[in-house]
This record gives sequence, C-alpha cells and structure tokens, in this order.
Amino acid sequence: MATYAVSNAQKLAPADNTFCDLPPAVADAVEQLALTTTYPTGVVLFAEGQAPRGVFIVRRGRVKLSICGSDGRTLILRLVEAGCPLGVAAVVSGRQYEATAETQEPSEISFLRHSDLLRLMRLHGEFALWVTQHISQDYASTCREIRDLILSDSASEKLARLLVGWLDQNTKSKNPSQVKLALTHEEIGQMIGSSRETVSRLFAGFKKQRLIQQSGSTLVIPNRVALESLITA
Amino acid sequence: MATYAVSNAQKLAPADNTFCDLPPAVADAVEQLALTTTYPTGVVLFAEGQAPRGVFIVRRGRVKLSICGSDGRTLILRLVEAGCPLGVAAVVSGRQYEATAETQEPSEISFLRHSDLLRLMRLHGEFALWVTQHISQDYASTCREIRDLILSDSASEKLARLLVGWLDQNTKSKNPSQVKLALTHEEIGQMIGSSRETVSRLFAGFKKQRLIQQSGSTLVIPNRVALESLITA
DNA sequence: GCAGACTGGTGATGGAGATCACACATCGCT
DNA sequence: AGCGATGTGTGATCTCCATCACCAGTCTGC
Repeated sequence: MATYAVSNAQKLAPADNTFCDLPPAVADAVEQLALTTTYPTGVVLFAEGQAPRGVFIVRRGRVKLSICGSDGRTLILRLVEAGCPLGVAAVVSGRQYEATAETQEPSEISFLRHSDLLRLMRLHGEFALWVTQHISQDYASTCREIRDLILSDSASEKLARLLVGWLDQNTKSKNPSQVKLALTHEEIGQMIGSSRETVSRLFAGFKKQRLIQQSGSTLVIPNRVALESLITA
Repeated sequence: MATYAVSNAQKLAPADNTFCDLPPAVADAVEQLALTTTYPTGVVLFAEGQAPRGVFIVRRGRVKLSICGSDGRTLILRLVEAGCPLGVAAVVSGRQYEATAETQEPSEISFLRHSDLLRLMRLHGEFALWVTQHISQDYASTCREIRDLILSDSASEKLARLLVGWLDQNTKSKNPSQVKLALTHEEIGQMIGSSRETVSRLFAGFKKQRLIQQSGSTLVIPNRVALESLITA
C-alpha cells in the first residue's frame, strides 16, 4: 500500500518502548541478543507447521497471522501491531509454529533465537512474565475469535463484530468513528470465515442501511450503536 | 498443605507427578501455597467474564472448559485432564476469565491465588517456564480448534476429527480402537459447533456406513482409516 | 496507449444444516 | 407402578451462504 515513505523518514524509533515495562538491565540483555531487520511487504516470517527457530518481535509495521485449512482456505487470526512477539507459543512448547506470519506492510522486526529466548526467560523472571503476558493476551484474543466466529452465525453479525472491533482500536485516534480500510474484501472474508462475495454483499447492504459510508479506503461509521444492534440480533 | 483427601478411596495420588518436571524445591514452594479441594460433578470453578481470583490446577478428574455466545449457545473448548492449570491466561494478563470451567466428574483441584502465582513466577524462572509452557499448549490447541471448526465446514468432517482426536488420546490404553463416550449428543454438538439433531443424524449415518459401532456408552471404531478419509474429503 | 492482474459488484442456483415438531426410550424418584 | 426429567431418533421445512459465472473498474509495467 502507500507506506513506503515511512521507512526512510521515521523519526520515532519504537524500539524504545517495546520493552519499556521491563527493568532496564533485562531490556538491555534482550536487546543484546535480538537481531533486528527491516522487511518489505509480503515476507513470510514463518509458516504454519515449521519447526520453531525463534521468536519474532514486531518493532514497527504490521504482520498478518493466519492459519490455513486442509482444503486450502485461509483464516486470518489477527493483525499483529508493533510491540508484540510472534511465535512464542511454538518456541516455548517446542511444537511447530501454529500459524503463518506474513508482513502486511514494510516492517521492522527483531529476531530472538530459540535458545536465547529460553535462556533469558530462565534467567530473568521479569522477562518470562513479559513473555507469558503476551501469550496470555494471544490466548484470550484467540478465545474471543472463536466465540465470535462460531457462536454468531450470521455473516452480517460477524462483520459487524469485526468493524466494531476496529472502532475500539481507534478510540485514541483523532477521529474515532472512522477506520482506514487496509484489507481487501477477500481478506475480510478470511477474517470472518466467509466468502469474498458475501463480504461484498454485506458491505452493499450496510451502505444501503446507512450503517457505513465509504470514501476511498476510509470507512465511516456514523452510528456505532446501530451497528452494534446487529450483534446478538 | 498436601493432598490429604486422596486417602479416602483413591489408591492413586496423581499429585505426585503434576509438578514432577520441576526442581523439587520449586515444586515444594508451589505445594506450600496451593489449596487442594475435592469437588463433585457440575461445580463451576470460574465463569467467563469474572475477575480472576487465581488459577486452578486439576490434580484428578476432568474439567469442561467452555465459552458461551451472546445468544446463549455454548461452545466447549476442551476437556482438561489432570496435571493442567486453568485460568492462567486470565491471571497473568490481568483480564477476566476467558472461559467457564466446570467439573465434569468428581475432581480434586488445587487453587493458587493470583498474587501467589505471580510471586512464584517472578521468584522461580523454572516455574514461570512451566506455566508458560501450559499456556502455550492451550494456545496451540485453541488454534487447532479454530482451524478444525472454521475451515471444515461439513459437520461430518468435524465429528470425524473429534473422534479421531479421541482415539489419539487413547493410544496408550489397552484397547486403542474404542472410546468411552462420556458426553451427550448435545455436548458433542457444542464441541463441533452444530446442533444436537445433526449429531444424532451423523452418528446414525456413521453407523450405517460401518464407521462406528456403539454398545452402551462404548464407541468402537473398527476402521480408523475410513474415518480419517472423511477429513479433507 | 494497451495487456494483464487484481479487485469489487451482482445474479442465479443448490445444498447443508438449523429449527420445529414430534415419538420413544431410559432413568431416578416418591 | 406412575411421574417427571433427561437423552435420543427422525421427518418436514426453510434460510442463509458458498459457489459458479460474468462484467466492470483500477492499477501495474511495458
């Protein structure tokens, strides 16, 4: 998409605040061992089923986490923002990566080797706790995902849930009732477990009902409550 | 405060091997702070949405972990066996319990307070790692759950997956091709996200196809491969 | 400019499963 | 026995969505 300029012109180094809640000594130890790289869009950091090499920590950008079924269909678990580690569960439990991670925009990502992660965790309880907190959040968000996906089951309800969720992430932004749409209909379908066509039709329907307006890639939700009323309809 | 209640009728004390992979000193520290109780069937240890009081560790018995949708429908996430901690993610991340835990048979369960858990984790890296490993497994199993549920979507495929999964848990038993059926059709429906009637019909169909036989509450799968062929059909 | 890839709109059709509505087993209970 | 509660089998119907098919923009590089 339209974010090339970022990589050159960024003044902010979010690296600073990724580990900010850790004691400085621990954060330093982690930084020492982490290998930070900048990736373009569309790079697969790891794929579902691979043996875990280590964890990836998103410092800047956005990563798409997805799983794919035997029939080839894809389900997007979530989009991971800066500050979050990826692949921790696989490394810690020693199993294969449970999902596929792919950069969705140019991103800066730190890598921490399998053995280094475990060593750091054993050494620094605080770091272990930090790691565990992130897995816990992943677990919680995955549970929510399951609930929303299985227990809905009208596609419009799922889409409404997704949109409301996006609004919630935007509460701190200047305009909390609009969302920049960075996904294709196909991808949205993969997030709510339905087909591209259904998403198109749903959007059309929502527009007809004045639940959403679209101008370019910006989605405006004039009436959040109306959208929420579709949930548990 | 170890597990006295055991001495009543049970010969086996699984308490011994729950923490067996921890250094003895750490295991002792945990046992000191854990409060172990025996519950009858049907007790709700914690409910989805409650503020976390602490973690529960299953020492003996079986616990049903479920989430419920706004419309009242229920999805059973998994059945938790002895040796596994429950509610860790909620405690560690400080959010509400992400699911409801209910004893499915008389069970012996240890409780570890919120603050004690965090203290132990900070104190003993090994224990933190143990905890993290369990959450990781939960996360992985939840991911599998999602994949199986969303990306199938014929109900027969989901049921076949469930049955094969049960067989896998039984490989060490004396008769690896049969399963004791401890769930009602309704509950099975809640595990695969479909209605009770559908489960009934599927079972009938499977029997007709000689994929399963049922005698009382025992399910015999004479031909596992045939069942597996339904997956990715 | 044009070809080709990707995206988005929309109609027609079919099928899987939810739902409703029963009947029939078991149980445990007083 | 007789009674509820609970679990199970099965038919009829109906709804939602996947799928197929096709067209129309839009952006890419050449």
